[in-house]
Amino acid sequence: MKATPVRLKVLEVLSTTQLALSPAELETNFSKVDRITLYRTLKDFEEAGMIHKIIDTNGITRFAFCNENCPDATHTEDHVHFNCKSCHKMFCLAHTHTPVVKLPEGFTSTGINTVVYGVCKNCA
Amino acid sequence: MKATPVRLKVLEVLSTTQLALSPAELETNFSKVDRITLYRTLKDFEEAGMIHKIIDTNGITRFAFCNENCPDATHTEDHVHFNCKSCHKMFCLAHTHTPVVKLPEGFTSTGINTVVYGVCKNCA
DNA sequence: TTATCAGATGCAACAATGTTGCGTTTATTT
DNA sequence: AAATAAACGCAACATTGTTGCATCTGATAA
Repeated sequence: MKATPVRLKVLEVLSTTQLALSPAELETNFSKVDRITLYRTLKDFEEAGMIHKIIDTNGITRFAFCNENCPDATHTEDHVHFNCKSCHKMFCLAHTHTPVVKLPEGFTSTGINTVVYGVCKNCA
Repeated sequence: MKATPVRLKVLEVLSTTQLALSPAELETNFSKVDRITLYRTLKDFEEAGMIHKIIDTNGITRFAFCNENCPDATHTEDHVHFNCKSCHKMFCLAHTHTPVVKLPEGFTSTGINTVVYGVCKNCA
């Protein structure tokens, strides 16, 4: 994977925020970048296990940098995020205890995705 | 709210399945219904507290009938759903114990949305 | 340092999802 | 049966995301 300006910029922005950002939000950060390139960059990073995708309560796709809290390269397990109802920001929370959910017979679980929503510190 | 054919049909379909269905899936059930009308019907039902909206792991918006497991009229609390990775169906699970998540200082929670994913009985 | 070439970029075009305005139709109410 | 407020359906649009293809560029090797 080549170290191109676009990729470096996206990595820099995502790695220095605790927020999960949408493609549209990222686009406003660097107006010269083509929308399609940005989508492809995010897809490449996701497949490389550098960032992960989450969908917020409003159905908006967001990407967040993977840190020590990311349990594995496939990013399919036990993510916990906080979605502020006021500013709509999505915060990545530390990996917490997996809540136990009783499943109907015959169903098998491979992961749990939890979104806590409420009001963040800035909006309180 | 008037009892129109479209509304009755949507209610009938949603109330007789345990699945959360997308607008596209509903549309195929009754091909004569206008797409816009369907969106408006779903919005009206949601605002009336008869159905609730969930977004599945793939970002697809789905609607499910509210039964005794729905904790309140605003449908903002403690929903638990199961999303099958194979057939992509979204099942509404019974209301379970709210998992406790530790939040950073200054953050307040008003609800938790949990999606368990894995393989459903039919796909096992 | 320069030539090479796979990989990255950007444009056009498209598909899917969701919304708004507006004129027409339909269900209820009198 | 007439009136009216709500529901419907069409056109048109906005947003999000994808694909094909031609061009450009960063890493590598000469």
